[in-house]
Amino acid sequence: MPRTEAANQQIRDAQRAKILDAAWTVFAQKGRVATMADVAAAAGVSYGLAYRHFANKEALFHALLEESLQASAAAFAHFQERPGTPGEHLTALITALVESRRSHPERSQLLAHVLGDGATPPEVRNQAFQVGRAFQELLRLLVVEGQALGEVRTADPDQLVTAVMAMLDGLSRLPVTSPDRFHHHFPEARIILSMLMPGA
Amino acid sequence: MPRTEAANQQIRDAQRAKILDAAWTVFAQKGRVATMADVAAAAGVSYGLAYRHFANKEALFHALLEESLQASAAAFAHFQERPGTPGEHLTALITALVESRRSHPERSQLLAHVLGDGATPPEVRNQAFQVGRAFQELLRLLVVEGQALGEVRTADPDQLVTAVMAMLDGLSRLPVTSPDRFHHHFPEARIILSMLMPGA
Amino acid sequence: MPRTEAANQQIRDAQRAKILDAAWTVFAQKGRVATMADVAAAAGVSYGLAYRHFANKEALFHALLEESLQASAAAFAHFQERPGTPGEHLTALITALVESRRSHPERSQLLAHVLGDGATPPEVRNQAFQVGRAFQELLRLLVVEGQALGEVRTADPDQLVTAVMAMLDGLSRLPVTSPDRFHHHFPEARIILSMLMPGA
Amino acid sequence: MPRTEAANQQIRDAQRAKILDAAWTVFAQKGRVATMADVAAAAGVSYGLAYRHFANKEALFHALLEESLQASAAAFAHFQERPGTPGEHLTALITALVESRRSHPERSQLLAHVLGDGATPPEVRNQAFQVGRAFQELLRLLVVEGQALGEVRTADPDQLVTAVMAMLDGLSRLPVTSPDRFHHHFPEARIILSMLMPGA
DNA sequence: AATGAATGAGTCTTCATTCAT
DNA sequence: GATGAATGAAGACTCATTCAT
Repeated sequence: MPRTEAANQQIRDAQRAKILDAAWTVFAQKGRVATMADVAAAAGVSYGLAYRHFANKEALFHALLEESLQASAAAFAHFQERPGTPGEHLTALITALVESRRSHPERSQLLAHVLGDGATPPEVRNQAFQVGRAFQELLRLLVVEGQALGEVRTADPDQLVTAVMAMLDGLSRLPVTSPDRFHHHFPEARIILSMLMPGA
Repeated sequence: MPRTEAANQQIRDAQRAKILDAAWTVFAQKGRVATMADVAAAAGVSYGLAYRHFANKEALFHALLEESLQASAAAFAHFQERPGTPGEHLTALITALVESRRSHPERSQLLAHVLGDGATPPEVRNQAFQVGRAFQELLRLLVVEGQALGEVRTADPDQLVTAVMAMLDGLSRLPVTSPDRFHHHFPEARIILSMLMPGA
Repeated sequence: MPRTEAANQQIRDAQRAKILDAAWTVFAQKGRVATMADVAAAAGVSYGLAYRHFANKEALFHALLEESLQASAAAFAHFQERPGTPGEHLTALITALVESRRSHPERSQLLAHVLGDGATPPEVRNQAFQVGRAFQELLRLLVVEGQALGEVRTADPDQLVTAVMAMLDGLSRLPVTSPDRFHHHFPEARIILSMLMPGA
Repeated sequence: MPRTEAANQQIRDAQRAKILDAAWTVFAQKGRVATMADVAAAAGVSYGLAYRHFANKEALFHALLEESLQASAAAFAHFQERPGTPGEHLTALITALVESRRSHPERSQLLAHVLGDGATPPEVRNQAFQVGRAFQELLRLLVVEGQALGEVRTADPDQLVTAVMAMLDGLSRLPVTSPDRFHHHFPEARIILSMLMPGA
């Protein structure tokens, strides 16, 4: 008696999720040098199975990235339309981003690996840049507007944006570059914000 | 008639330098996943020659790291003894570090790779941590003293240090994560400093 | 539907055996200069498969050696306890050894390579010496006792042992040094024995 | 003022000899796996020089072999014509060969390596076989004649020859297989002879 | 005549990927 | 749907050999 179609699909999905989960952990830590065997082992499945669900390592990686970017995109679509002053927006935005680096480090870690690994295929890299770019534009806009209102310190807006981007990248890597600091001394958002708004 | 000893030494040194230079470029960009063939090609020498100068890939990498750490250690030995208030020290120190990330990006890029690559052998990683640790302690001391004098903002000193470290890590990666920003919008030190000293 | 565990194990064992067999042939002939490609080709398997079964070339070699030494050790444990005069023991012992060189030439050939190859790692070499040493001591003991009983000719016991050892080594190499003689004119044990016991 | 032609030649010859000497030592010990760098280092010359005197490694090896075979051939040409019974000839012949393995071990060691190394090119191998073959024929002849006269024990002549050959091969390897026995317990020729002539 | 810098082919080893069951 | 046996391309490293000086 064969399984029902639905049951099969359910199993498939469960396995796929298991693999994705494992991939998150493994790739976030080791970056793309992690082997498929690493992933399979972490997922507790055969490594052949990974290929049933993902055409190849790149595809698996891509799926993670997609999830990550989706989350980013979604999460920050909010800010486009919320009411408030630029300064309030900046506060909310950066707080959310810093917070996300603390609570879901894998997501941004993956991004950090993608950007930092010279072996990343250009297309993947570009995909990652895409979302980053959108975010940077928003950020810059808020900064400029904030400066006009006197909410944001006077300084080159692009440099301010660069500083924030660098900081977020650095925070993304904290679990790896400095696990101790990540766990015990993760900085509050307002410290980062103080680069933009002295009074923060 | 064989070359003179001096001539040979000169050739050797020149080639070694050529290889090291190429290695700087290549490893700074790709990290340890860069192949020896990459290095040799970048240096414009044959594959085997690299091995006449460096026992193996690890040794080559280590030579670079050594140079980098040496430079770091030397450079920041100054600050231990210079006169001035904690705030002045912090300003000088961080300005120097930020500046170094702008003018000699490879050096800190390599460090960043070492810390970020999960495949780095623990000993190498520790070697890199060593210098970082010393620096962090100095930084923390200055922060605490600065806070006592009211020069540094009130906030958890460890978090402040973490923020600075993360920022420096992020800046180190800028040439790779965002070449455009690295070249055109590299932030001035005082932006970073403003996390510590609101009035900066 | 995956293969059953048993089926897999069976395949694994079969392949492993195939590789070991090929390795016997190849290493016995060429010594450790034989390449993994040689072994794989002889086994009719792919290059990489050998590595699924043996961590590396050394490990494969070691497995063979282990088998060989095990066999030797086991085989000659008998003689320690069998009843009979020293002369009878010697006859049995040497006959067995000569016979083994005729019927299982690979075993002793491998040993011969290990001893003869200057590139053999000392530990491996020592492992090989170990068994040899035990055997030589037994041999010497039998010779001395045999001389006391007048069964063994009067001559320096150590020289007699050396002669026997050299002979066995030479016989081990016969398949390679002189295939024709190995196949058609392999000497009977009593010829070798006649060095010890004139009347043999 | 250029050196005279004669002086140059003399230097050349001296260097060549130095290289050959070193090659003897090195190849006798390690066999053909010894590197050219090994030889040059042992000779105390640059490794480029070795190529001025010998076209390549094979040629160098060949030169050694040639020397060895020449010596063998010369040495044993005597026995073809010396007066005496077959038994006396055998005694003289084998004594000389055994003695040569004690006093000039390198010579026969090289031979042993050539025969034992599966990587030896067939032509070189054949060259080595050549002399061996001549010797074996003489040996066989003497054995048969000796048996006819009752000087040599009754046994298959070919097996007797094989036994002697194996023994000589084993003795050749003694410096490597068992340095201790080589130095302290090298067997007297009469022990080996006793395989042929019980009364020896 | 002599040197040693330079080259690249050959070998070991890993790992993404395929496929029979 | 799932497994893991099997393959081969890619990268590290060694060493015979060439060649400018």
